[in-house]
This record gives sequence, C-alpha cells and structure tokens, in this order.
Amino acid sequence: MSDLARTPRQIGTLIQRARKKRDWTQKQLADRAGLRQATISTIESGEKPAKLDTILAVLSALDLEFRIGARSRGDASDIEEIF
Amino acid sequence: MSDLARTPRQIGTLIQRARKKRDWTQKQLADRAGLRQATISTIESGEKPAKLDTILAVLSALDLEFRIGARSRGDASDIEEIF
DNA sequence: AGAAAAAATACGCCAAAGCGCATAAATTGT
DNA sequence: ACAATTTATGCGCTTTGGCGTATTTTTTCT
Repeated sequence: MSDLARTPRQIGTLIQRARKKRDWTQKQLADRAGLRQATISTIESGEKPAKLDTILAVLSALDLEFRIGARSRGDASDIEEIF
Repeated sequence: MSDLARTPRQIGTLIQRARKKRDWTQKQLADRAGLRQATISTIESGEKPAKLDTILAVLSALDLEFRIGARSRGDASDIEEIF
C-alpha cells in the first residue's frame, strides 16, 4: 500500500504519521535526516513548501520512498502504461 | 503500476519519459505547469534539486502524482502497515 | 547538408528554504 | 498542579531555485 501525496500538506501529514508510528520525536527524525527539528516541524505542517531534497532526506530517514504513478481518483491503483 | 523515485535524477527521468510519451516539448509542459522551458530542462536532468512545489506542478500537468510507501528493494510493492 | 525546432546554458535578480541560535507554547507523564 | 519533554516560532544570515531574457548546442526533418 502507498498513500498518495499531491500536496505539501498531505506529504507532511504522512511523514508525521510515519514518524509517530516509530515513536520518534521531531528531533530524532531531524538528526537522522540531517536537518533541524524546526525544519521537520514546518514540513509536517505543510505550510512552507519544502525543497525536494529535504523531503527525500526525510523519507529516506523513515525508510519510505516516493513513487510516481498516474493520477487516480480515490485510492485505487488501476494504472497502465504511462511512461 | 508506479515507479519509485528516490532521487531527483530518477524523478527527472520519469518526468521526461512521461512527457515524451505524450509527445510534448519541454515548452509545452512548461506552459501547462506554469514554468519555464529552462526549468523543465533542469528538472529532467535532475542536477539542480528542485522545489517540491515545482515538481508537484509538473506532475499535475502530466496527470501524475506522488505516492509514499515503504522502501522496497527492486520494484516490488509488497508493503504493509507503515503509517 | 541546411533549415527549423527543441533542448541545454548563461547571467543578473528576487524570493524563500533551511541554518544557527534561542525562546515561547503545547504535550506528556508523574 | 508541576516538571520535563516535545513542538512551534522568531530573527538574522546564507544559499539557491526559478524567473526574465537571451544565446548556444543538439536534435529532428526535409
């Protein structure tokens, strides 16, 4: 399963959920990702649009990754050849 | 199906593939995404790490989207509960 | 080969992301 | 309620992504 992330806010929420699932503080995640606690805070809020590199660092620290697929309404994954 | 995108370079390549599949020029994609042709160029090369917003705009223009999931070696999608 | 279209680069400029450092506000736990 | 931990903000500074404008360089098509 993978959750879609179309907006910075959605991405922030998913990151926060994953972090809490691991019982990590923002500081712990920040250290692992080479960022500041404050940066994690803004990312999770999704208000200040982050840099791609920063998000990738966070995802990596959480053992997560981006996937790119066709837009699907709802949560389906009925996709064919796009690339 | 969805392709994983762990690095700016991978993301750039996927975007380029999707664009070519539609027979769009960088200029056409740029216009649809509200960006410059030059910006698309750098994104596809993956050299200059882009901003998250910019990537999201491009994906949207291509009717693509990000999905976040557990890291999987290879191309499998055998994922469970992470969030 | 030559022309035309597309893609890669260049340069100065501006906006803003993330930093260090620090503090206020909110949560959690006893 | 109180202390301790965690999270949200603040401020000045540095770095850099994307813009406008424009020019190469590369690819595509007669």
